[in-house]
Amino acid sequence: MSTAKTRHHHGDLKRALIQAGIDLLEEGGLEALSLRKCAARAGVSHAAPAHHFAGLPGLITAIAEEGFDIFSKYMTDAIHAGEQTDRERLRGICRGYLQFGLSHSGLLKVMFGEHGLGVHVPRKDNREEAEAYLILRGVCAPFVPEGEDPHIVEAQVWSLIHGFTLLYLGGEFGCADTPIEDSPFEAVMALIDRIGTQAKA
Amino acid sequence: MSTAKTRHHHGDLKRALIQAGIDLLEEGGLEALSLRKCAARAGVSHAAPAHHFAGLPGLITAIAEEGFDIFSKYMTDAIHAGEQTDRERLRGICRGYLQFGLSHSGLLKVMFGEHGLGVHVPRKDNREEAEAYLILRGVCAPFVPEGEDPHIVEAQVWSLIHGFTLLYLGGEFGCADTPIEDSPFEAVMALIDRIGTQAKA
DNA sequence: AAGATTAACTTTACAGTGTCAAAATTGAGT
DNA sequence: ACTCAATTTTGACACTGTAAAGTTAATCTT
Repeated sequence: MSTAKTRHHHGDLKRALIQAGIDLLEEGGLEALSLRKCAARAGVSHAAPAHHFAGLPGLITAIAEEGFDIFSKYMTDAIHAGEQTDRERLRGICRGYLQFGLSHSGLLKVMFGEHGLGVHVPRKDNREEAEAYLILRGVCAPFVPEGEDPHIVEAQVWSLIHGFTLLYLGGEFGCADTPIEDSPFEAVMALIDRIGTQAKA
Repeated sequence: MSTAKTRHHHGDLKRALIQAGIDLLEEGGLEALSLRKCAARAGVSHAAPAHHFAGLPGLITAIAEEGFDIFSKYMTDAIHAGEQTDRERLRGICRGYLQFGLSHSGLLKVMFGEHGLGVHVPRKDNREEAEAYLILRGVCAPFVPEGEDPHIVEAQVWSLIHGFTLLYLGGEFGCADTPIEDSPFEAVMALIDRIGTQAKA
């Protein structure tokens, strides 16, 4: 069952197709991703992918799952660097979020975007995405007021960094060229810093 | 120049094509939008749109511009309802942002998303988008500390509501069915309320 | 070991798509 | 009436996803 290793013709076509898809995505963006090109890159006929994925939506879903794995890695890397306070970890996860977006914008779009194909990207009932969310949850936990719903802080942090990342990637802040230091990223981090504190009367 | 009114064959084909595109978008999402279908709806041959738009990307750009007009209307409506405090206006604009997303998710994706076509959606040098941004700026202005860059508050508010709207629309909060009141929207508004206040020592 | 069975892949075909070049039509100006 | 330019159509091409049927190769059964 599952992904066989050395099967009939191609060693592991499913894996090869996903990788080809990721490559195409990172090289030419979403417009460059097609089933037939993936098949060609894997050295296989154009209809072969149909036996491994439910069409193009299926391949994109598989790519998105892979994307969430890489995404998790970016976030864990950002919070595992030496000793950090809870608040440094919170900032770290945000920086990891943005860094992932900068390095893998195509994947991010496939993971969260609609990509015009009416595909339902995996939600939190998906293993990879759930894992990424648990990382966020762990970092947010110290800032959840006792007895309150953790979803509140999580939604605040997630919305803020997700929105910033997408707007920044889209060039909406008019600073796609300027370094992050000069971007509104610090402004967003300043607001993050206020999560879990109390407002002055 | 510009959009002629009663020209040769079709009264105002450009206008008709944009409207057909919006209709297709709201009916069947991004996947349903195609140049040929727009042409058919406008009762015109499949190659006619090429003379009015720079291909599909051009049509999408035009639709996005139209979207920003509607978007602006949602926000102004939300802040023109009776007498409001500055803070109520700030909450109002956020609610308008979300309401627009709920009512016109297809347009929102076209306006900000990548839609897999490598299209550059209009940025702030575009009239319609600039107008929408100025509304945001006006509402944020009272919360900008004296002598500070207004972009800071704007980026905070925009990132927060933009991220929340997209995540909510994507079902990422696992509450696409539950009403807004039970969603994390109030959590995000609570963070919005803290903008422009000082953190307690 | 030999035949049957199933999985992996290919071939062929079809309906859509965007896009281009050339031809035909139409409206307005003179 | 003629000209002319803007507008639209026609026809073609390459590309896409997808479905059905055929082919090959590995595994299973006896």
